[in-house]
Amino acid sequence: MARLPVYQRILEELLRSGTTTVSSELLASAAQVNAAKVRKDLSLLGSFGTRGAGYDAAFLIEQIDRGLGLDRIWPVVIAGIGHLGRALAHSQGFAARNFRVAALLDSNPAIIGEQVDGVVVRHPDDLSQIAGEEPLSIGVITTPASAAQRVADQMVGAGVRSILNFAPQMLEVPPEVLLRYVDLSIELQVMSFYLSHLTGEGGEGRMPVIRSIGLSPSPPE
Amino acid sequence: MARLPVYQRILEELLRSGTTTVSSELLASAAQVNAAKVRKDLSLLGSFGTRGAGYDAAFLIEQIDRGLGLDRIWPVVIAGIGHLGRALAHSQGFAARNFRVAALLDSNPAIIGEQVDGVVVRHPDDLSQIAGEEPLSIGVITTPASAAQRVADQMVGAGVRSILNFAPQMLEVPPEVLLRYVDLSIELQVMSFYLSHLTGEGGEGRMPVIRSIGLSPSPPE
DNA sequence: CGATGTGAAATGCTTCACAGCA
DNA sequence: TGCTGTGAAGCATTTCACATCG
Repeated sequence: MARLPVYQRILEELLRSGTTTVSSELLASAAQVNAAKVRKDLSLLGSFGTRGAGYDAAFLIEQIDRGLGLDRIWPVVIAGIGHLGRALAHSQGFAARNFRVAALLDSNPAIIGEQVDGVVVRHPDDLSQIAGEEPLSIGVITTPASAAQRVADQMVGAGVRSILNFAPQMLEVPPEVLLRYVDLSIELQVMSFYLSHLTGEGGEGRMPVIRSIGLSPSPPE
Repeated sequence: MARLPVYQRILEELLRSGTTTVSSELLASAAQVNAAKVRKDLSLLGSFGTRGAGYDAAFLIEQIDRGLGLDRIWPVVIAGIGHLGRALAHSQGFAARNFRVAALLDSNPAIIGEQVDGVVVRHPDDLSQIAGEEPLSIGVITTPASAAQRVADQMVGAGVRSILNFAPQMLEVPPEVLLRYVDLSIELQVMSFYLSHLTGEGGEGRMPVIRSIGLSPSPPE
């Protein structure tokens, strides 16, 4: 299931290059996985392929979006309007996947009132008021670690049901709130592991394959 | 193995709060995994625990660092000094894990020459010259998609052995170069999946657990 | 005693191989 | 004939359960 976004990125690139139909073989080689895996993955969502021909790329993207719950708009609130917060607010990937930046928060008076991508930055203390104006589904925390727990509490109080935390800080939230962590240095750490073992002692043992790169080991429920 | 960075973050937080010794049980509940899994994971690196007592947190961090290849300094070059590039350059997580920002690149004349965190921004065309001044192990691409392939080529030409790509663009690199993709919206997509299934039709089937959040399905070799 | 380290069982995921359909 | 969709086999990871040691 975590591979679905990978397929999507490939499908979109294929669409841009004019390809309209794609085989599991082609998708697999682009994603560097087994073709049977692609078919199994896609078959979990339904039967969208045409035997003998392959899959219709545009239709498949739609179906994957539906499977991922991306066939509706998710209002996102971002707390911490530093470089990372701005990068996320601008991100094409957000807009393209139906994530709408509904609110921006920062406690720095110098930033409050500033417009980023057409959205005015407000103070976290206004959160409950903002939530009254429009529903907020997902909270993204890009504040310093010291501010993370407080803003998480405020988000929960405002009815946010899931939080994505980029701050290097473990958070406490009620069990019904979905919480995931992202650490931008994790991929580098994985690279470090590979690099040191590739160039290092050389072929003394089996090299484990690292698939996941998340900080979020916990399934909800 | 992808869980090791998670343990580390928890261990560091425990250290800061004054804890010096930790049991697999405690680590497991913090990481929300099984205690046996923690012990298995750690035993792959060696036998660092004391039976009856647990693990020494500081010593364990050291050993995990060693296992991940983080016991040496990795020089990193970042291409694309927008918000994301700056966020990464400033990132505490980089410095804390021995990643040193050795060079910053951008093709925008308005940015070239600017100092970010004590490092001067230079033009990507200078890469081979920069590589002559100091070795570059890891390249990070945070440029727009249209510039990504070109700068990747230049990095490879300059001897960079692994590339982390944040640009929404599939890249071609020689097989000996380690390439991984990061998409900042992937975690949001996972959340979207959970949210729509939690609030949606309600308990008609088993909910798959999504562990990995990477765009990098390919092991090297 | 309490917690680690580890064979062995259980579970889940991946791959194979082929039936079935356009 | 070509490629999907899927049972069944194969492989890897996770969990259990307990011997072992400080």
